[in-house]
Formats: sequence, C-alpha cells, structure tokens
Amino acid sequence: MVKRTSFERDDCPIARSLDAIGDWWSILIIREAFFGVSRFSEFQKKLGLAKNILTVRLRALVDQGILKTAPASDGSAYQEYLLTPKGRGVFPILVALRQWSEEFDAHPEEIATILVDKEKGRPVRKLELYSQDGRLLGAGDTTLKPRLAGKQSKRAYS
Amino acid sequence: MVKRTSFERDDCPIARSLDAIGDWWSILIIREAFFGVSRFSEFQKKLGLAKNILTVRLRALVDQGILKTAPASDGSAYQEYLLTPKGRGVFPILVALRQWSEEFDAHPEEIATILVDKEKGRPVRKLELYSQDGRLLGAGDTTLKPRLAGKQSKRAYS
DNA sequence: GCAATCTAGTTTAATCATGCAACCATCGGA
DNA sequence: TCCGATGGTTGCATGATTAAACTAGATTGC
Repeated sequence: MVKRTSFERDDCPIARSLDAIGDWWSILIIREAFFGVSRFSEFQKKLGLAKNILTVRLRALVDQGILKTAPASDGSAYQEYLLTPKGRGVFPILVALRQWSEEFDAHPEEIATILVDKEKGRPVRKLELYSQDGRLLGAGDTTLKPRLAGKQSKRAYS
Repeated sequence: MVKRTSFERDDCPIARSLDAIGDWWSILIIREAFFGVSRFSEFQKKLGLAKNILTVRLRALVDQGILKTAPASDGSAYQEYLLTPKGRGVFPILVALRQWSEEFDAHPEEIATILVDKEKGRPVRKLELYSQDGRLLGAGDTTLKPRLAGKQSKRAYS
C-alpha cells in the first residue's frame, strides 16, 4: 500500500479502522464474505483481483481477526475463510457506504441492488444515530469528548 | 492510486462509494472538515501528509462534489474547503468506522475520544438499522434485491 | 490408475501511483 | 520592500499492484 504512515498508533478510532480495513480490496472481500463467499478461488473470480494480492489481503484479514480459516465444510480438503464476530461487525460500515452511494451518487440508476429486510422484502431505513435518551442525532448534534474524563474537546463534528 | 480497476462503473453501491472516498486520506480529510478544518495548511498540519498528495485529494473531493471551495470568510485572500451536503452525508460512515474500532479494536484504551451528544454530553448509541415497519435489523435479517423489480437476488448479507 | 483439471498459492517483471523534498508564485503585514 | 505564510508544482525514489508464468497438492473423469 505504498509506504504509508501507519495509523495503528493513532488515537483516532476512525484512523484505526482505516488502518485495518481502509483499502479497497479488504472491504470488498468482507462484502463478498457477507454474501457467503468463502473460498480463495471464489473471491478471486468475483473480485477479479490479482491472486498474490488476494493472498496478502486474506492473510492480513485473518491476522487481524476479521476472517478465520476453517479446515473444510463441504468435505473437500481445502480451507475456507469465514467472518469472525469482528468481521460481522463491519456490517454497519458496509451499510453506511451503500446508503451514501444510494443517496448521493451521480448515477444512482446504475446501482443494481437494494438492501431490503428479509422478512418483508422492503427497503431498509437509513442508519440512525440516537442519543442515550432516544433523540435522533445528526452530525451537528454530536461532539467529541476525551475518553479519560477531563475537559471538553474543542473538536466537534459540526 | 496505483493502476486500479476503477469501480466507478461497478453496479455495487459499496464499490462506488469506495471509488469516491475509499482511500485513507480522503476519509481523514473529510473527518477534519467535520472538525471545522477548512484551509489547505490546516489539513496539511493536522494530517501530516505531503502537500502534493493533499492537493490531488482536495481537487478530487471538490470534483466529486464532496467539498466545495469558497473564496474566503476571514478576510484573507485564500480560499477554503467546505463540506457540501454530499460531504456531510459521509457522517454515518465516519460514525460506523469509529464504532467498529471502539467495539473490536485490540487496544481500545488507546482511543482518545468518545462521540457524545452535544446536549447531554453522553456517549451516543450504536448506529441502528431499522426496517420500514420499525424492527431492528442485523446483518442476517437483510438481503439484497435487484433494483429493477424482478426476481430475488441470491446474494444475501448472511 | 492415470491424466486432466481445480485449488491455492509463489515468483517474476513491468508499470504506475505514492510520498518526500525541494522549488516557486502569490499574498499580507511591517 | 522584505519576510513569512499560504497554496501549490515538479522530479525522483520507493514500492504497491498487476498479469502472467509456474508449482504442488487435491479432485474428478475415464
């Protein structure tokens, strides 16, 4: 990924997430895993990325505990890559990315799929952020506080 | 960004979002913009990225309608970079990234800040996804449908 | 049981984006 | 007019990405 200042030691959680899954392929691999893709060759066929890159990405995702390898499942001797709880936790990020594109993309008519709830088959609502007492929050209604008590941060999501 | 198969023509909205903001710096630039950062030199100081890269990224973000340039505001002759509605629409993505890190990071004690609601100063809840009739949905409760009517997609967020 | 094919990689070479540093033009203040 | 800050641009070295060739073991077909 080109010599990058790793954000691993950054104290911003956004930067830390990006450090883990902030490249194109990692997120798309996780997306495919949600679709049920689990084998090396399947990932490669669906995503069309170079196999060496896939090798590196899969290994990194396993190292980070986002995917785990299981010895088999369909009887074949090959291993498969499955989402861990941490990997499944990426779901809201995928939904957020999807909804942003649905709302703001310049050519929404080219988007092929809609996320619907399985039971009723109807589109889901937008992701919603609530305060602990149940108020719906927008960007302007939130601010950042240092984790360890102390004084209010000046940095606010305006 | 290294000769990349551009996802611009991909029909998956996640891929399309990644194509727009799927690199490390773009998202961090948007994060800073939410913090109120608006000038070239501020972005450069806070993020510590090379100025040429910042130039390219800012231009790309402006081209995509995520940032817009305004001639001034504090009287100086320099321009400033402001979030457009499309840019402010990235907020849920930032929150999702933040919450994923908060929940799954191997060293959460290194995270410096907490997102709180401005009014009460208390941490926000997790992002929630609801069906149109108000049921809280997890990854397993959703599936994908082709946008243009027709038959159910086999690809489900399992 | 043998050959063909599939799987999951590794290796290699060419390419091209990235990051860094140095340079440059403009603006504002003294 | 000089000086520092601002907002870039240019050039080069690094190294990430890719396609393609190669490999070794597993599986399937016959």
